Amino acid sequence: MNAAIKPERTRLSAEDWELAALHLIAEQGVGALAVEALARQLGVTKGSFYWHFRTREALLNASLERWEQYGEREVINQIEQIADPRKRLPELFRRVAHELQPHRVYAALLKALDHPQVVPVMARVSQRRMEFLTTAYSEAGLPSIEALNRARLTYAAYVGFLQLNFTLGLPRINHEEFDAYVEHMIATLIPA
Amino acid sequence: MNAAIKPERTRLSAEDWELAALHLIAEQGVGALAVEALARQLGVTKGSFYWHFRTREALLNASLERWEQYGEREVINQIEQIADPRKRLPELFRRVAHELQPHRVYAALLKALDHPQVVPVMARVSQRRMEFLTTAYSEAGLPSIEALNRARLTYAAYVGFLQLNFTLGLPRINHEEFDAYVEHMIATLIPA
DNA sequence: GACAGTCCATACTCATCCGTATGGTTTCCC
DNA sequence: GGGAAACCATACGGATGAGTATGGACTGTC
Repeated sequence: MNAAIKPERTRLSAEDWELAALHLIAEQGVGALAVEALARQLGVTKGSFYWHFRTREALLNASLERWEQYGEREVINQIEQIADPRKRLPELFRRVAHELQPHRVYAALLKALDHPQVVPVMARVSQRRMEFLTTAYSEAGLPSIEALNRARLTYAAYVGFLQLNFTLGLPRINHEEFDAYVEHMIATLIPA
Repeated sequence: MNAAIKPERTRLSAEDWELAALHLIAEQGVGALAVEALARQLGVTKGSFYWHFRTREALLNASLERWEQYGEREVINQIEQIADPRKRLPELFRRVAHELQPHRVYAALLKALDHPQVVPVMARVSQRRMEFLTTAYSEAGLPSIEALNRARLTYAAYVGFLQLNFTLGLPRINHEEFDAYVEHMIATLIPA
């Protein structure tokens, strides 16, 4: 009935399954990742799946690993190109704020932290980002302890914002109000 | 304190089930809330459960409602007793920071936001707390727009911290380091 | 154009868990 | 102390979803 997604008769690869899994996770959360449902969505049956993966758990792990490898890095790499350390943080804030789309998987994983498989992945990703933030604050002039604490505060604010606004739809913040909020964050968190 | 495992032969009430459910949620998350498992833990069988509740969903709703009704308020009420508005926020920060135990259910619900039943509850609770924070910042001297944004930032930082430290066990922060972090938050977020 | 390897469909089994049916046991109360 | 209500045990039905077995269909290659 709803096979309108893919009328193509292409055969599938493991990568196709992983990408579809990530897409489904971003849309409906980790809990919705079921092999028969995913197979329907791809226009095939379980027989295909169990050729590519040994188990459902294997698919989830592979998908998370793929996301961890390719899904990020970009922002960090771009920011590191900026010469003046004091301009990096505001730029980082604004860029992250306006490219919330890639953060949907992160948000979905955030609200699926009761699944034990995602915890180590999220721990690694968060740890890396925290370290990046810490050195950024250091280079912006904060003494090391201050830099670490400010990084903690900043990253917590980022995570919390995703939770409160993506999943919880608190009084849906609009565009210019959101921009004002970002500028408020910059003024409050980044040392002049 | 916490309701320990009970070998007592006392009969159960609906309240017993709700409290046990909340306890289990705090320990293992919403996903682990199964009626047979809970019955085993209480030393009875499903027959008992389905006398008190029509369905599993009903138990979850009742437990969440109980938590929403009785589980909070206290902190807010205590803080409102403080006469000087400028002393309320630091006191709130320190108190919340050192009473993280009651926040375990909140943290558990935070990482279970893919279950549709918890979303409205969390939305209501978060909304109330946000409003409390906003007026607190207002009374501390911030203009209204600033107060709202600062409240958003603060509450996001709170939520994010719970996620990063409770569930994700990022480099387990120790006591005096945590105190330093709290003071850093106070210095950064609360206007002098 | 046959053959081997790749990919998929069909048809099962098996475990889990919600919910029901029904009868038994405890407790309260007159 | 006996009946009614509250509480619980046991046994079942039914849905869901993971995983298996096996045969068929496609694709490249010699």
